[in-house]
Amino acid sequence: MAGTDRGELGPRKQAVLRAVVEEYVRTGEPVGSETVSERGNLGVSSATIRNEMAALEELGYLSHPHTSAGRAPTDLGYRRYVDMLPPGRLREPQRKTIQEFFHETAADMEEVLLGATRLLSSLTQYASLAAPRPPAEDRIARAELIELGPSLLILLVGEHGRIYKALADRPEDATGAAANAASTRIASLTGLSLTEAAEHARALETQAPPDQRDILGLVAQAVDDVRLRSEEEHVLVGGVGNLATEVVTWRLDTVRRLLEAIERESEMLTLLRRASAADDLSVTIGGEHPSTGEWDAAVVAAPYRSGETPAGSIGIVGPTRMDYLTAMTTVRAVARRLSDLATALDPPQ
Amino acid sequence: MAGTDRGELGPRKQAVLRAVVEEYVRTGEPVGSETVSERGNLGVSSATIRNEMAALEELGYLSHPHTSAGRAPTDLGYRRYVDMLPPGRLREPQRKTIQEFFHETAADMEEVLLGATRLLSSLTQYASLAAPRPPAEDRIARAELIELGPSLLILLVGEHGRIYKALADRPEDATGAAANAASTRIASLTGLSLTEAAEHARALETQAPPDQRDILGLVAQAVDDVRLRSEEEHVLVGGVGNLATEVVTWRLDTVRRLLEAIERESEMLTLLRRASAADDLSVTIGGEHPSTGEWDAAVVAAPYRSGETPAGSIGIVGPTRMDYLTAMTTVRAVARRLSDLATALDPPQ
DNA sequence: GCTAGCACTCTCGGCCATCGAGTGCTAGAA
DNA sequence: TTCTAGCACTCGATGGCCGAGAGTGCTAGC
Repeated sequence: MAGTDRGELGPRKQAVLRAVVEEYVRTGEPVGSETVSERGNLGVSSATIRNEMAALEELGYLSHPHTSAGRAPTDLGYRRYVDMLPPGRLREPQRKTIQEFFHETAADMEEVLLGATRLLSSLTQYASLAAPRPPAEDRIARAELIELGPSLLILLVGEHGRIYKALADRPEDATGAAANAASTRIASLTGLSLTEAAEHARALETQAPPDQRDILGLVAQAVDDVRLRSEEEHVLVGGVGNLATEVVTWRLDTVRRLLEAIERESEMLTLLRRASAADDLSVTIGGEHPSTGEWDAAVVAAPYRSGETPAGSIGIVGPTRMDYLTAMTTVRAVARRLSDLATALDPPQ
Repeated sequence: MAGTDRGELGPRKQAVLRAVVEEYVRTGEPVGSETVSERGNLGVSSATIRNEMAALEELGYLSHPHTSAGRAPTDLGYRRYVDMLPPGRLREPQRKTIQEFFHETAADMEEVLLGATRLLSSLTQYASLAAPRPPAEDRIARAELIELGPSLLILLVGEHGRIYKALADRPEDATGAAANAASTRIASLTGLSLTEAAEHARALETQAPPDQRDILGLVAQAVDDVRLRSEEEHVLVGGVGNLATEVVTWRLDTVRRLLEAIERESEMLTLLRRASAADDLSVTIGGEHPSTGEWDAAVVAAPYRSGETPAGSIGIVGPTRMDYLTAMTTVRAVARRLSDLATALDPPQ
């Protein structure tokens, strides 16, 4: 008699939990047994539902603001709900919007990614985030040293067209000739990953003739800076306005903390990267992670791949009271299209 | 007996207006005549203040939520207040923070600018915006065509190290040789402004031998895209979290619209560019501009210059109920330091 | 021209009664 | 057993009422 669920929940309890979550998400008001028995299409009376709801509360899936109120899902309840959710189908208009977006899209992945966050946020009405490929894995396709007036520009081009740059003051003794020679030397960074390049640049510095040592030291420093900096930065964001809507029942203070975290980027990166570990979708709900707990937020993220190798991730942030089905379906669809694109764009091996 | 003001306000009316604004900004509560006579250091009784306040209301500088409440400044009142404000002095700790920031700062202006927005927002507790030099005025220091797998990267480097790039699919017939030749040709874009470069690239296309025409067409297209795109984009933002604080009495909906406008960037750019027209500071308060009116917001912005030529602008957005004195002083100080830096960084003419 | 005094207005907070949604429990039906 | 009908009970929300207090505008007098 174990039923078809995973875990220990009977099928009717599942149905009740599902009804409560969906109704609560729709209205934002605690849900009563009457409502569930009416809308839930279970053939039982409200009294029976009451018993089930009491049991679900006991199990930690529902909570009670006060005696005479209905029930709302807990974070654990949402989790349970999400885990038992069958994969949804995208609605036609949304499918179309996504298709159109990817149809007219350009060749620059980073640009596409930014557009994709806006697409996602307008489709879901939540804020959207994306993390491009981790720069540490990027290979250098071109390395140059450019003289700009009193400065030197160290310019690295990743194999997918991403640019890494650093400006530095030109050392006193960096004559045109030395700069030229150094420029030739750093061409040897081509083909290396950023991490390898940082090492190699240090090696170049120590092996260089004295008149180029200063300048190559600068380069080494710059490559290292670039590597560190771009490791932390670069979360693309869209639709943050959606964090401040009536639908969201957040306190002003919560919105503030969330906006600040988005600006800091690193926390968001952590949450997005969880998706890369996951096969498909990763859903983080409220207290399941310190960050989301602090914001009463949920993050739905998915990785996208180039061929088989993970290339980045994209997702949304919204309140724990979120339309998970739509969110998951939409994020999944967009991530899938991004994978297609990334695969097509990648140099054939 | 005209007094020392500009316009028609008597000196005591000025003092009353000033006291009301400052008290209202401090507390957020409508200010009563009693309070003004106590804190305003005018040697007159509250009854006299009442008369003055009634007159100021008549003139449109103050407003009355209801009979038994005190008074709050109108947008016009703030404007008046700002116009009669003597230039303030920066407090020592803030002066120091600014100095430290500019002391340890790097050579990359764009990076500095982003840092400066964070600095400004943490000093003022409002959100901060900056617009770098308009790309139309940037001159190309280097133009390159780089082959990346199946794509072509068109890369332009501005004279101050700013990067403009566009990725395109490589045309079928773009052989390595043709690409190389084209690459040599586009080197002739060096020294031109983006606008001129767009024209010149078109000219190159028509004059090119047939085997390079496709590829140069792409380049022309790319340069044009880059010019248009970077014209609109690129407002740097810091401290948006400050838009959602208790201090700000905005409705959620207002915060939303403001965040959306920040994401769109163009409106913000318009507001920031007003500063470039102004000599020193530009203050836009509420209804004075459609955008700020819609958000109940005020924008305080200042241009910064390289030598004598305007290079960009920086400023803050906050509620109309803003500490204008501190805001103006701080923005002015940061803009001045930016000017120094931009001037020092610029290639000597 | 300023001020003291005063009547008047209007919001805000507290209090209370009422209402109603929703519960938990029990007894009886299937 | 398992479900349901019925019912007493709880507790927040709503709305009316009242008094307190802040602030005004006006007037008469210095």
